[in-house]
Amino acid sequence: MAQPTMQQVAERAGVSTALVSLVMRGAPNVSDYRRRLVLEAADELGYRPNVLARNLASRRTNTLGVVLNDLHNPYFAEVVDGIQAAADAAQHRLLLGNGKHSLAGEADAVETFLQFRVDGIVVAGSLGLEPIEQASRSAPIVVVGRTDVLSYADTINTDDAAGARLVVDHLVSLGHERIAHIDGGTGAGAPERAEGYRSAMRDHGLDRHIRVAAGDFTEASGASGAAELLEGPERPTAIFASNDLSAIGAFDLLTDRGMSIPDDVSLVGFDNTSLAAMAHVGLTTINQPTYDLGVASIELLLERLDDGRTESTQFVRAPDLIVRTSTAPPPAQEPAP
Amino acid sequence: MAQPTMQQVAERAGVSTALVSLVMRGAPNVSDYRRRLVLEAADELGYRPNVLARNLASRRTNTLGVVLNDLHNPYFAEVVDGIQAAADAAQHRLLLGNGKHSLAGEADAVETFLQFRVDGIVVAGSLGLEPIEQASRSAPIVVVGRTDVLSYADTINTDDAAGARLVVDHLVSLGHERIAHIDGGTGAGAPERAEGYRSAMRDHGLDRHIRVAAGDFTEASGASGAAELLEGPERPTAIFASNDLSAIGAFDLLTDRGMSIPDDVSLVGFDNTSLAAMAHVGLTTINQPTYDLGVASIELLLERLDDGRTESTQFVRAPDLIVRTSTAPPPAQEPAP
DNA sequence: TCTAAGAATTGGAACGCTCCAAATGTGACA
DNA sequence: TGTCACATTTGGAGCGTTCCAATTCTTAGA
Repeated sequence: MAQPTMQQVAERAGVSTALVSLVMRGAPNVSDYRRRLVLEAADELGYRPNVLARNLASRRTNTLGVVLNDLHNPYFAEVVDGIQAAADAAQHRLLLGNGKHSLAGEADAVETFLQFRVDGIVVAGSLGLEPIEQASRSAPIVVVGRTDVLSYADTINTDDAAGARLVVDHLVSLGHERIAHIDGGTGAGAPERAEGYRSAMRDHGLDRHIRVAAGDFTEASGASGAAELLEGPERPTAIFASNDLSAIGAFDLLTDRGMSIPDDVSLVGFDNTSLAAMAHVGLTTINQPTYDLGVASIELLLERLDDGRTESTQFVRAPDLIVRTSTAPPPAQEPAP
Repeated sequence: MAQPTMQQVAERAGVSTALVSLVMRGAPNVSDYRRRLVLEAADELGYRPNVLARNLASRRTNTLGVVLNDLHNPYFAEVVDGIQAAADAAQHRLLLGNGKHSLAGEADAVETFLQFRVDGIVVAGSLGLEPIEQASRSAPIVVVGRTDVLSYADTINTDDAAGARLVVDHLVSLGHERIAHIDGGTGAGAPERAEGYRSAMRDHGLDRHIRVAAGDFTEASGASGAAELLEGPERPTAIFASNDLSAIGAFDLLTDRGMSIPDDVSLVGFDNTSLAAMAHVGLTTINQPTYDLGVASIELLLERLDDGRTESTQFVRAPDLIVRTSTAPPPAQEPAP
C-alpha cells in the first residue's frame, strides 16, 4: 500500500518538490501553467499529502481533537454538532476521541491526540482535571461542561448551580417538599448541580428533605438511584436527576415499579437532550445551549491558536427551565403539614 | 509549546538516541541500568513520543480510524463499545471520525484518516461505497452494516432482509395486513430492509398493501414518514420503521396525533438500540449483535494487518426479533375482508 | 539594449523518529 | 590469558514534508 510521494509528483510534473509543496498548500506565487502541471500529475498518481510529514516539518496539523466523555449520551452528539460546524467554517479538521466514561479513558484519548500533535483539544464532559492540566503544557485545551476556573485551560459551561435552583424552584412552586436528587458523581457539572440543589432546598426551608442518591450520569445509575430513593422511609414526591440520561433510567425504573409520572412522582432531568424531548417522555429539564457551547469552544481554541491569547477565559451561559409533562403537583394523599 | 525530543532525553541520560528509541519501544535487549537512566530522563523532561515522526520512520501508527455515520444514533455508540474493547485488547489506539450523516462528511473523515496514515479504517453505517473503494487502495477497510459483497473491503452485518422478514411475519401473525414501511434511504442496510419487507409482504399475499414512505434513518424522517402514511387513503394498522431512531420519531408523531401504540397502530423498529429498550417505549424491534459486530470488525482488520490476508471477507450474523409492547393485534374496528 | 525590481522556482537543510549495520562489552570456556 | 559467541550500544541514513535563502525568469522603464 505504498503511497505516492511529493517527490514522484515532482518528477512526473517535471518540477521541484518545493514547487509541488507550494501548489499543494495553495500558495499564491505559482504560475498557472505549472500549477496545472502539478495538479494533473498529482491527480494521475492519486497523490495524498502525508499529514505526518507535513506536520513534522511545519509544526501544524490543522486538526483539532475532541474528547467525548460518553458516546451513549446524546448531549455530546449535540455539542459536537456545534463544534463540527465551527471547525468546518475555520477549515480545521476534527478528530474525535472516546473517553469511555472513565478518567483513564479520557487521559488516554488526550494522550493520543497529543502524540498526534493536534493543534488544540476540546474535552467535553471531563471527569477530572489532572490529565487536562498535564496536557495543557503541550497544547491549548478547552473544557466544556466544567464550572471550574482554571489557569491553564479555558472553560465553557452553563451555570449548573443556577440550573439546579431553577429545578427546585419549579418543583416547590408546584407544591413539592420531598424533593430528592440523583447525583452525577464526578461528571462534569455534577457537583455544582448537587450543591445547587442543596442550597436551593435550604433556601426554601426544606433542609430536612434533602436526599441524594449516588449516580454517575448513566442510565443504569439513574435506575439504581431511583430504586434507592424509593426504599427510603420518606418516599420523595419529586426526583431531580443530574442529567437526562439518568432521568431516563429513573423513568424506566419508576414505570416498572408501577408508578405513574407525573401523577405519583414528578421527574426532572438536566441537559434538554433529544431524549427529554421525545413526546412520550416529555421530560421537564434544564436546557443548555449545547450547539452554542460547541461553537464557542472552537472559537476559544482559535483565539489561542491564531491570535496568540494566553490568559485563560471562562465562558458561562445561563440555563433555562423547559417544562414538559413529567412534573405536576404532588399526589393529593400527601400528608398536610 | 516546544516538546522535548528524543535527542534531549538522550543527552540528559548520556546515551544515544537509538538507545532511547529502543527503550521507548520496550525493546528486550537493553540493560536494566540504562533503561532506568533513560526512563528517568524522559520522565524529568516530560517527554512524549511524537507519533508523526515515529510513523514517518516506521510506517506504522498503531492507530485505527472509525468513521461513525451519525453520532445521534445510539446504534453507533454500541458498535464502538465492541470496537473499542477489541482495539484495546490488541493494543491499538482508536480515533473516531464524524460522518455527519452525509456522504461527503464520510468521505472527509476517511480522507483525514488516510492523511494521518492510520493502519486501518472501520466505516460504520456508510451511506455510499465510492469513498470506500477509493480509500481501500491506501489502507485496509472494514464496512459495518452494509450487506454488499465487495472485492476491495470486508463487510460485517446482520442479514437485514431476514430481519425485515421477521418483522412482517410477526405482524402478520398478529393479524395485520395493512403494514407500511418507513424507508431508510441509502442508509446502511436500508435497501435490504425495504426489499425484505416487500418480498415478505408478497409471500404473504399482501402485495396490494405494500406501502413505503421515504426516510433516512433519522428521528425527523421517522416523524415525517409516519405523517405521510397517516394521510394516505388506507391508514396502516402497523408501521415498520427501518431503524429505531426513525421508529422513535414515528412514535412521537403518532402519539402527538392522539393515537395509541399499540392499540391504534403497531410499531416496529430495527437495531434494538437502548432507545427501543426504554421501558416506556418498549419498542418491538430487530436485534443486531452490535457489540459483536464491533469486535469482529477489528478482528478482520487485524487479520489483514498482522496476518497479511488480502482477499475480502463477509461476516454475516443472523438477526432476531425482540417483541416488546409496541405491537399487538390490529384494532377490532378493522373492516373484515 | 540594459538594468532593476519583482515574480517564480529551486536546492538542501531541517523536523523527530526508526532501522540497519557496525562497533563495543561481557562472560564462559579452554 | 586468549577466544568466541552473544548481548548491548551506537552512528548515520532515511522517512515525506516545509522553509529559507539563493537562483533564475520576466517585465517595465530608461
